[in-house]
Amino acid sequence: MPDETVRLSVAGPVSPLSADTPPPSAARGAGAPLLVVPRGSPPGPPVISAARIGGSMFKRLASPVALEEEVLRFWKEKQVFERSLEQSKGRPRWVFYEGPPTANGTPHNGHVLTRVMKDVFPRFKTMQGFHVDRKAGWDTHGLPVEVEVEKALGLSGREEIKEYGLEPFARACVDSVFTYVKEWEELTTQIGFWVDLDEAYVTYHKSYVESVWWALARLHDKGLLYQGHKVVWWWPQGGTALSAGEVGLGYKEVTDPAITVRFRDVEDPSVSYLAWTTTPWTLPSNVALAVGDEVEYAYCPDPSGEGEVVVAVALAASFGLNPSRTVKGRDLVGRRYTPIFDFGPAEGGDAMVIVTADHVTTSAGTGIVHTAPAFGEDDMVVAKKHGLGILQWIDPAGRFVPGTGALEGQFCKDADKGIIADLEARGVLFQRDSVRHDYPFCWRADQDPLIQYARPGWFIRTTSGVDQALENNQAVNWLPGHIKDGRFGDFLRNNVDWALSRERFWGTPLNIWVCDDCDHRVAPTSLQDILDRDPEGYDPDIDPDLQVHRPWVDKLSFKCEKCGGTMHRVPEVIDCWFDSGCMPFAQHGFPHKNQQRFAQSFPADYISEAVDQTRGWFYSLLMISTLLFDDQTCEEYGLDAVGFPRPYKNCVVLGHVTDKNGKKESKSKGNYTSPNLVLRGKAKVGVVLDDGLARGTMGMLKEQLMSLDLPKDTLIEVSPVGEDTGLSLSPVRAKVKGKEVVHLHPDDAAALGVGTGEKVCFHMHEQPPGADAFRWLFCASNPPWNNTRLSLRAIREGQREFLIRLRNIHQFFTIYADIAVEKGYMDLAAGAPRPPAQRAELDRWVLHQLHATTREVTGHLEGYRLYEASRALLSFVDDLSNWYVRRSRARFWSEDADAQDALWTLYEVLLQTSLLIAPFVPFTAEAMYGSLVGSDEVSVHLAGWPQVDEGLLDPALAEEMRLARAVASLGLAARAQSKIKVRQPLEEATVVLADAAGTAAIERHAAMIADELNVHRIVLAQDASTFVEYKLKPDFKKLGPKLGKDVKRLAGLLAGEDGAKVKAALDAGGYTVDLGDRQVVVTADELVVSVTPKGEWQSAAAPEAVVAISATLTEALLAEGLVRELTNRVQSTRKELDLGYTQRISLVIDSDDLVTEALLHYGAHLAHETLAAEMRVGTLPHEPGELREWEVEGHQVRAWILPR
RNA sequence: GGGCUUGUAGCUCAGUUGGUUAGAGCGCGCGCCUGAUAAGCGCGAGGUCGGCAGUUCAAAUCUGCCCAAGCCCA
Repeated sequence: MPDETVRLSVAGPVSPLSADTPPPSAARGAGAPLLVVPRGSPPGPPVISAARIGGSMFKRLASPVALEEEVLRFWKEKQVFERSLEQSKGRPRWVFYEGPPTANGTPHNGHVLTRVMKDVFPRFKTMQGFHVDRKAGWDTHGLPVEVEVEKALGLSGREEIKEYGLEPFARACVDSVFTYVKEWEELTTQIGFWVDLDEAYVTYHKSYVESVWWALARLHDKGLLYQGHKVVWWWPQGGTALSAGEVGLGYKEVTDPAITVRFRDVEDPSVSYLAWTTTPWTLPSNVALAVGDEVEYAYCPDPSGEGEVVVAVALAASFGLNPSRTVKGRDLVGRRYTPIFDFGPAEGGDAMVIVTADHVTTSAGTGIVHTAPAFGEDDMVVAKKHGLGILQWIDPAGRFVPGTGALEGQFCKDADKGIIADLEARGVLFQRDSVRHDYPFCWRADQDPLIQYARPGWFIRTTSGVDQALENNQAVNWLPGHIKDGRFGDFLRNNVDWALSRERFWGTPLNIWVCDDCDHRVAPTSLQDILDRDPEGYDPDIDPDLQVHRPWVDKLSFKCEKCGGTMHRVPEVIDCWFDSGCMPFAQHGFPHKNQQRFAQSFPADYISEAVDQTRGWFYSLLMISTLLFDDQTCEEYGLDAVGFPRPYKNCVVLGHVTDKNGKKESKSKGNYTSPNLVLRGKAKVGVVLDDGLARGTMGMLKEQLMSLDLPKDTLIEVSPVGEDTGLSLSPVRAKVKGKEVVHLHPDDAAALGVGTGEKVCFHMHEQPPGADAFRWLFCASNPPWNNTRLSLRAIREGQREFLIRLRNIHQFFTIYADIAVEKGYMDLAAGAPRPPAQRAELDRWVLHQLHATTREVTGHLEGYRLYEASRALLSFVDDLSNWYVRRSRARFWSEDADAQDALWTLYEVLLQTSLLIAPFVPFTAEAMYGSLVGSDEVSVHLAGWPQVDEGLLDPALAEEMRLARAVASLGLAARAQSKIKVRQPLEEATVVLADAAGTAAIERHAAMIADELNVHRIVLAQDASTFVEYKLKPDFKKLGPKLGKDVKRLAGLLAGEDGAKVKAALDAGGYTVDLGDRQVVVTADELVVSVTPKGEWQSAAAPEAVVAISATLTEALLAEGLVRELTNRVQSTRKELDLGYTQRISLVIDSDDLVTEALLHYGAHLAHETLAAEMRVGTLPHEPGELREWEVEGHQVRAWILPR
């Protein structure tokens, strides 16, 4: 690294590690960090550089966008992220895994949430002194990629892809996976997510694929891979399976036949079991009938006149049947029936038998379910469970295969009619009906129905690892906790074997090679492993990343080690969830390389994704690591046994981001707030010409307009993409169709040089909230596992109450600190003149709050409770602004020791606050920290996490202050009642406390309360009964268990008693109550005393106190109030004239006798407040100066002001 | 249809192992303050704690049933 001047001295210990973390030995070793910054913060002298930024000592904070751009530039130029990693080398690791997103779609607000969650905790842990690697990753395989490419190339279905050529297709997939990578990287940067994009792992890269191959080979060698059948939604015409998402796109309402047929019992042919189906073409492939174990079935006389039929009792009536006797479903199990079609025996197991199944219901049909495992997922589950065979008389093209008699060659759906006629002719048909229901069709060819169809495929025997997976799950710290035994635990308990293979092209090839001759199988773990077998067809010129994909890998073949035959790879690729589940080791290429890096980063301390990953990434990670990294494997690979949990210890499960009404965001509905709008106030939208619009307007959906949250009559600047200027248009409602589209008048569009289908950029005139405000919404608006309602309005609200308030406090500080530094009574290099113990109570109070908050925030972050941590910060900023700064304002004006204390206290508090907020709002924190430390060479993110200074905690003081604030609040309520404005001083406020224990506290803070209430005196009532009545209630928590239901009687008795009398008795030792059957003595601590005001006082009451205000206005008070009014006028004038904060003035006031008299008494106050170095009452001078004329409380006042 | 989760003020959330005026912030209304000023502050109104039943001296809190919403799965 280049040598740079170290301009800072060091304060405090360099290592910030908390007590429970062993301090790293190498913290100060070779390669000491270039940016040496203070660890922790006050107490201890802050670190000041000789140079200051800009004209003033303390740099002001820029507007959000400017500030964030500045900070981003700073991070980049000074390589702050890289240095944070460099600086922490050798320290204990805290491991984070990035769940790979796919970059072939644009990032949306949900991704902002996950990126924020993935950033806050790594930053926190880094500040705590851990080394936190943050390797990015991209998910690049799978059907969505293929679908995008098919769309782009205008292809449809497997055959067209093959015709197009697998090689160019695969290359097109590679090109497609990073379509939006620029948008992703921009968003990642702008939101402040620190992640190493340069070192990102990519799931299609050779090294990654080979790790996945290794994992599969291990599973294969353990005997956990097997071939079986999986039922998929199949598109016969296209010859391909469709994903759930695609199936969901193609549902249509159609009418299908619904028939009920007879299955005759083998032993007693007079008995028929009735089954119902809407897919008659599956009947030839029937292998079983399923009944419910506990369901009651009825034998009923067959209306045809012969024998009996069996249906569920609950459904007999719907067929007009009268039960003659009933049995339980389990009594029918094992009965055999005659097949209604007999084209051949079932393969691989039993058939034509009654079994039980969980999915049987009596809500429709007959309660006896026709089971054809080849054509139904539930059916397949039942078949596997009961060892049934399979009949599949339909080929992949959807036609009946040879050997099916008259049906041969017919398309399955077309065969229904003939089948029904045949069944009717043979007396098998019991009832014929039709049903109107939703049925899926291919979304690309909407005349083509989909069918459920069993395809041969490869499975992982996860069911054999379920017990370990469950145990593993128990060791994971899930947030929220219910995921463990709820959603995730349930999913594990209902585990079925993982259907691993996909009959597709762009995915990790399944690395199982089969001998053509002897069926010998091997699973090579790398390309080299294959090459070592001396394969044919290897082309060394192919890019290695492509070489490990179809079709190149399929060109390879090698000799069987057993029989000398030729071995080929099986044709399938694997489920891309398996890819991402391998990321803990595959991201490092383990075990082929980086064994050490893997060992150091397994398992992860922390991962976080949205709840939809429960069955996705969370599952694939946990299951793969459960199966793979048992003690034996660890030993074999020289790893320490990791045990459970693996591969993650803490998992924060996030909710979804919705619009402001809790509805899913949808670009076509318009209720979508683009991240760019929040971050930069810009958004790209498509254009549709609309001559129905007025010129100068822009048509948008109502939802779009609302999501912009514009003030009335706001214009939006619209420009061609990439330019900053264009037209100012007025947004109006229009019927807009399409995603992120607006309507423009053709003339306006022409002026912008765009046509339909092209894009424009619009710019908000208002300042956009920016990244920190965006982040803060996700931190502070609700716990992250609840859905977050996103809107510009919500973001701005959060920004106001936290970021803007904080910025104002900082701004306030800089005003006075600059003056103090300039005048030389604040010397940052010298440190605070007095330690906190010698400062005012208010200072000690705010320092207590600071350190109590530090403790709270630290604890919550360590427990991954982001929301609670954020609320603690919010509440502290409120205390700081609303009480400390407000109550201290006057102090900052002076130059005495107390003023210095105030400045120093605020400085120390702000400095530590900038550290505390750094993980949450890294930009604001950085700017504030830089401003306070006074250097553009330091980063808050390289500083240590603040320690709690136990010596500054003072819970007793905090409690006193709480009471004082409560009393002040009551006083203000009383004043409000009196309708006398606060600027008018009053004589006194009388305080009555319910509990005398607070007396000392109020006495100590009387001056502050008096000032807050603008009264001359606080009086603690001696004879309280003049003002209040005491009320007594049982302390239910204490007396409830003691008295049982008599507490209610006691409460009643106490309510009727004279409170003062009871109180006297209590003070004397105990109060005796007569409960009728017994007498009970209750003591003071078993009763709760409250006070209520008596009479017509201007007072306000809470249970713990009553405050009364004396509303009598004497002449003296009125005179004082008059001068306060004048002060107010003069100050406004100063501001109008834009006078400097320390600018002295000369002031002459001319008015009537009363005002003159008031000024004689209270003029000094006016002069002091307004910095009037010279003040006179009388005729105004004729010299040039500012002349003002006011009416003040009915008095005419003329004033002359001259800055000096 | 099944599973999980959530229902407390207009909104977002607190609510201690069950304890008697159910809290906070925002928003709203009224007012204040004015050298933090495209800021700041106070007061106030606003609640059948989703519904019903039960346990208990006492239920927002525990139990059961029901209703609604969200997510996942079918």
